[in-house]
Amino acid sequence: MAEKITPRSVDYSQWYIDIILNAKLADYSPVKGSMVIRPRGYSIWERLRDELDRRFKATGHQNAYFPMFIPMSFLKKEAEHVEGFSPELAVVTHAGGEELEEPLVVRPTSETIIWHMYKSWIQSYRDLPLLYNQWANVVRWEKRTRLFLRTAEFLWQEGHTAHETKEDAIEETLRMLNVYKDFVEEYLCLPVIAGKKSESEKFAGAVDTYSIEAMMQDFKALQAGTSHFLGQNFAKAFDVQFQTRSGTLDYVWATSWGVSTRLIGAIIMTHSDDKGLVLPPTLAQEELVVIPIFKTDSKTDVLRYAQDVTSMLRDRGRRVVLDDDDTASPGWKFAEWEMRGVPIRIEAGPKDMAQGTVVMVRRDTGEKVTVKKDEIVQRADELLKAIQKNLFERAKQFRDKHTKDIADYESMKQYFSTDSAGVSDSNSGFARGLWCGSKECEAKLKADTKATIRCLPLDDQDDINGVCALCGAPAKHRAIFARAY
RNA sequence: CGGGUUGUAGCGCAGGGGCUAGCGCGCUUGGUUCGGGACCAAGAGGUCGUGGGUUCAAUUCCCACCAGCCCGACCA
Repeated sequence: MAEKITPRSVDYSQWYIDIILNAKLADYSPVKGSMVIRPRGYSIWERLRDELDRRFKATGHQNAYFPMFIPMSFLKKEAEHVEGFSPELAVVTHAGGEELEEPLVVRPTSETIIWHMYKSWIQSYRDLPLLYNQWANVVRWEKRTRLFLRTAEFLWQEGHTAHETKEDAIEETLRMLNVYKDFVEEYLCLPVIAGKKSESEKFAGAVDTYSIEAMMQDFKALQAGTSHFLGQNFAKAFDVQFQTRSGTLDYVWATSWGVSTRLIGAIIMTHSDDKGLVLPPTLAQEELVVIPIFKTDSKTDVLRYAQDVTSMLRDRGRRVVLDDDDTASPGWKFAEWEMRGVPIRIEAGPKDMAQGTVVMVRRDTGEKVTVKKDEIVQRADELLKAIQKNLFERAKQFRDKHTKDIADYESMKQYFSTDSAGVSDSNSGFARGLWCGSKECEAKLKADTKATIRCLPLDDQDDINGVCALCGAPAKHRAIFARAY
């Protein structure tokens, strides 16, 4: 494998692609804009999905599955919704050798077909709340695609809940936003800002959209998850009414929320380095790799020693693999497993065997320690925890270092200026500033700098005394501005 | 959908109006190596993107088409 990873400083986009291809996470497919998720990438998705699913169930949700084909007419029932999604729909017009009476849309999201079903399942307040989630693939025919971040087809989960009152629905929207925040911070080590989207950035058909926003190593923001308060929009579009406790009729209140395989892109762009992938231990297919180092005469003994170390760890439930391939050199293996992002490498050679030790090397810092054999299990435990913690802290420090308070438009333009190649300089990042709430201000900033309002942070709306950083009018919110993926 | 760019071995590329179409990596077999991407030897592997044209002769020149990738507007 002679192909090298392009350093981040040379070409960040190419670096990202190189990581994915070299670590064998995904590959381009014969279908334009669609990718193949390879086993090493899919295993990340599986681990992430299983943990998130556990958290959904812990908050009272159930999984269901709805069809991927949606009658075109369903989409048209919610005006904003269809307007938002039409440009990117894939439509099936023929099936079974005949033209269909009504074209079927390959779902870009499932609100419409789900609310069609909810109509027949909800009659009374006793039927509420309905807390359903589905794990599915969706299709959005984007013009411009990028592995994991934006592909024509992607995997995600979409929660769709129905509630008796507005308050219940809003509470659910925020609850799930927090489930996402806790999950990505604890499990994926991605520090995020939870906030509300501006009017122009919200989901087509929502009353309010909330998101969690992460910062990538090129200082751009990535929306890592969304939670929508849908009001009664879909209930009205699909005529879903229920009898209230007082006997009157009311429309059902709704939420929807989702995260996708895009999270894998976020993990790569937050933690990885020029040697390859860096993964939080929670997500790694292998937590540790044992690499025996032997000469021909010591081969048998060293292999037995390495096997012994591997078994010790495996018996304690660690995900560990022994790389006993004798056709590759140790140096090769070091590089290869670093590329794959395995959190800890254990080197076991003749010197270690003689002393009853191994060398343990952290992927995140490169730090090497010599560990006695009977302490390996415990040290592995400690190191894995330390790596998990360090990845989060490191990312958080990076983000905080690249977040700046900005109060006027000139400084804002300066902050988001780019070099001739369109690359942000290292002083760029998130801008924290006041905003008057007008669409025009937002549009002007976007036109001038490509930066947009990522969100209005929920926990940072105190002391709004001052003027909009964009136009100087009295401010109503505090916002995070950034360029985004 | 606009702009750019590329299609030659699995990957990255070179080449060239006719002759056995090459190079590096990877792959296979055997041997020597092995504490940061080892080496030797012998092999396997090609409708030169597709269609048409020019020509005695096209993978090479011309035209069209198709596809991929990159960059923009749209978006998780």
